[in-house]
Amino acid sequence: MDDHSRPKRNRPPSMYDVARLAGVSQTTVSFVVNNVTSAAISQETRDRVWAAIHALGWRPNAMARSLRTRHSQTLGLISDEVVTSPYAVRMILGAQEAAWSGQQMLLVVNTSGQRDIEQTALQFMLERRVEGLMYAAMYHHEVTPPPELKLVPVVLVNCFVADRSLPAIIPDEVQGGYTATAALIRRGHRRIAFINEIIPMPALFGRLEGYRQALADHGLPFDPSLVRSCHSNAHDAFAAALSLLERDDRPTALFCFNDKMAMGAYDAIKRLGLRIPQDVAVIGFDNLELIAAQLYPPLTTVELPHYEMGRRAVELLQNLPAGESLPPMQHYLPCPLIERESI
Amino acid sequence: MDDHSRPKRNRPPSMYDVARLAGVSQTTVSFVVNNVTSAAISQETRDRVWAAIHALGWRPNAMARSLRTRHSQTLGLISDEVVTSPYAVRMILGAQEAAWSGQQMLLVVNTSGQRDIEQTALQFMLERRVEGLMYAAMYHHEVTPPPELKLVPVVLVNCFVADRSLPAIIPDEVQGGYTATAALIRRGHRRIAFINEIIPMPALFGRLEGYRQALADHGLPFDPSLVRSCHSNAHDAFAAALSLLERDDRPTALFCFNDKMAMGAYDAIKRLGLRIPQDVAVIGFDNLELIAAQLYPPLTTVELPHYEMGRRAVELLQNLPAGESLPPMQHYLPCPLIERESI
DNA sequence: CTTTAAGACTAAAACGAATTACTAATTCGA
DNA sequence: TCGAATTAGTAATTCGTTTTAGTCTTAAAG
Repeated sequence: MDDHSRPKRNRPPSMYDVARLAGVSQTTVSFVVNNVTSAAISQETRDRVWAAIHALGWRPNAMARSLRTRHSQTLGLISDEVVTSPYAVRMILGAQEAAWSGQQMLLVVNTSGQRDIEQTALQFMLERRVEGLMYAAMYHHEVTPPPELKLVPVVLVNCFVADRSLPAIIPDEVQGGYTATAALIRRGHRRIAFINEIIPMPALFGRLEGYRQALADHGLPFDPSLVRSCHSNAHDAFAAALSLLERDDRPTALFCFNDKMAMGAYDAIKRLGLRIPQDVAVIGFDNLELIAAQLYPPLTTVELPHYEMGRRAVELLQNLPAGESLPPMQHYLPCPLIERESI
Repeated sequence: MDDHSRPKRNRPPSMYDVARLAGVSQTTVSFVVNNVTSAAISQETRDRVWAAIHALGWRPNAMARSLRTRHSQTLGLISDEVVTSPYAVRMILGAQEAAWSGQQMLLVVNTSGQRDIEQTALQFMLERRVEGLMYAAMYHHEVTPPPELKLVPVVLVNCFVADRSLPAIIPDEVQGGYTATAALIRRGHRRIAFINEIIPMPALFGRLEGYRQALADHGLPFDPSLVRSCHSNAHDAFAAALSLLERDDRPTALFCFNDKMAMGAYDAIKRLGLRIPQDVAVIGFDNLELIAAQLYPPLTTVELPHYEMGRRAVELLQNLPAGESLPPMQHYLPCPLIERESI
């Protein structure tokens, strides 16, 4: 044979190599591999092709395929800190598993909040022709993403833009606050303190509103002196809890803005020789397994639905008619109650 | 003009579109974009080309480029549970940032330990022609990865194969145990208890060996009764700590297998009315910010170098001469001491 | 015996870049 | 003033697929 028939050495086999070995055309190999029904290929030939494929260890070249089909089978996730934060790794997981079941891969870039990284990350993803983009934030807040984001279907996760002009998936903070408070009320508590975050953010306002709504709905008065604000760490929450519990009419339950603060509250309660939940009930927020499950007694808390947000985001992008972009809907996901033993 | 000169609607512009607008050939556009020095293109023409690029909003198609250059600019990371575990999200971060600085993207798939997912994930990555693969485990242990892994340069992260035939990046458990123990000895402690993990794993043996070496090096006797084993959770560690501290000759320092267990130890110490670190010093392992920084007093601990492992893994893959695979070296990374206030 | 219709394939043209091998017009040196 | 060198660029091929539009047999129908 002449020159061109020798196998091109040291590169993965292509359909041509398979075709040559099977004694058919490359087109036929393609038809066999993709099970194209409109093409009539005899069973015999199919078998020969598959045999050749296995013999050579051929596997499709996704780049070539994507180039031709104009489908990259890829979604992108740009996050500020999500990946590092144990708060939200579940979001990545949810997104990845959903992408996975749609035969897509997830491209993840963490920007550490740096604008320039964000920009180049976005360029990278656009160059790779991602079929959809998620722009995610570590904690629920307002963002101003780069405008190029709109070149491709996009959904915000755990964040939103001021004018709500982009679709977003965010936790229902009000419902979360309501759920936590109502759970305590259901256990018979009437004096429920709330140790809230002090830095203004949607979670602060939302959970407070939920707290007030739950009280109102159950005919309980709202007592502003039962609401304390401090930075969301165990140490400051320790002090806040202490001051609340040293009052004569001490509350019988503590609703903490998050699990870290609940950790501080636990310390304060134990320090005062009180028992959880007999003397004081505690409920947290976030459901950080690491803390909530390790505390004694295990902490009842409200979960931020990170996994669900990641999953939903991908699903929205996947069910999109080709070429269109998502309507700017704001999807509020419920924060479920995770019952353990602290209330 | 005839038919083929009209722009192909509703798809991103290609180099041909740019070329047409700038009045040059596609080749010239390519030369300008890639700054090919061997080609002589006048400054005037370069400017025209760039102007056209900006006018059209052209950006390279990574799939086409990769197909031609046979470089996917992509690395893959297959992990069992790493992504979900707050233990090791830093590994992903380290890998991603290193990949990033090498102009590569990271493809991450979490298998949840399921063999079939692992298999398809691997196929996916091979189809995408990743230039290197990382196979990572949630906790340091022996693995048996699928054989196809060897079709591409690969490095194990936080795990190893029985015959050490694959390169691996793993934490130096012995050094970690030594570091923790030596830190306590340096603070004057002589009776140092060790609350160890009970399920056999490299960390258990390594840290114990480090503990013994440190004692020996400082002329201290090894007292088996000061070593307790239990499951690595706060609750069991609480009990273990309590039993150690209720002895007449109670130890003055507790080395805990990990931070979760240190959390239980804290509870035990506080329950007995003892102070940290004045009455009992505590040192942990893992450096889970979430726990270590929130505990009171903040926990001194030894860090598992997850970020560093991720980074190193990518660097090894990047510095590989084309076509070769990594020598099966086992890279032991040191576990640094993170000083806070508990010793 | 000729036409039609399956049946079983194949040739060739995309997809969007990178790259090699030219061409045409100047400029330079002797 | 002639050939060589330089400058400025282009045509054509390639990467590995998918897909459209055929081609060539053979069998059935009329």
